Amino acid sequence: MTRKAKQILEEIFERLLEYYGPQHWWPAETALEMMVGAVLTQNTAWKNVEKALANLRQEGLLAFEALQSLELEALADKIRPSGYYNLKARRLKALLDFLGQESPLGKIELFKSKETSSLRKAFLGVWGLGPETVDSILLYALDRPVFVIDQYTYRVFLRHHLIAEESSYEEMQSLAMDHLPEDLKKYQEYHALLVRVGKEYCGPKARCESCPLKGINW
DNA sequence: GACCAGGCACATC
DNA sequence: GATGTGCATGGT
Repeated sequence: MTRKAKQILEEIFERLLEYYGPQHWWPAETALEMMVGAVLTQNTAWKNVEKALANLRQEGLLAFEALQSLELEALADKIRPSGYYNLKARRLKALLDFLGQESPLGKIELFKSKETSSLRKAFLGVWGLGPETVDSILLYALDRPVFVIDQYTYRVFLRHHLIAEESSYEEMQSLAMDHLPEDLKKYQEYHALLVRVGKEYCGPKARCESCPLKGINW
């Protein structure tokens, strides 16, 4: 199985990259902006997140100190388009508090010296940040080779019999990371591609017949 | 108007 | 440990 899993994972990646090309995902200006986006996109379409981010950017609020000093209610109001705005405002505040206590003024560069596994644990300790949000932050904001699992990844992996229906987050992540070389750029691209193909072909209205992954371990 | 979207914490059994 | 529920807007 392990040998086969490796081949399937590689073939999925190759086909997606050839079909779609590089995704240039999350072209955020700063690491902080990516972290904010990671929280705002929880169970939410990215289009709505963009509106919320635009609201913040427009007023120069995509900066640590600006966000930190913003009232909870004001923050909630700005991010309203992304949904769950009261909840997410509190989660953002929890994230900012964490960043602030880890390094003065939330200087994210200071995280660069930390080991990935301990950094992951630390972020997971923040209220409102679960495995997917944390791994997205690690992969896209902090440049750590961590494989992100989301609903689309789950569906695609399940469709191609790489996992069981009841698989846990950690199991799916291990499957990917145990069989793929540790490669930051590849992990970033792979996740983006999975989201793309998941949206277009593996969602509620699946279009398996014309899917670029058709035939792989069907 | 129903259904969905790049989750997570918490209550209850 | 498994299962259910609240959180909320905007697009299809």
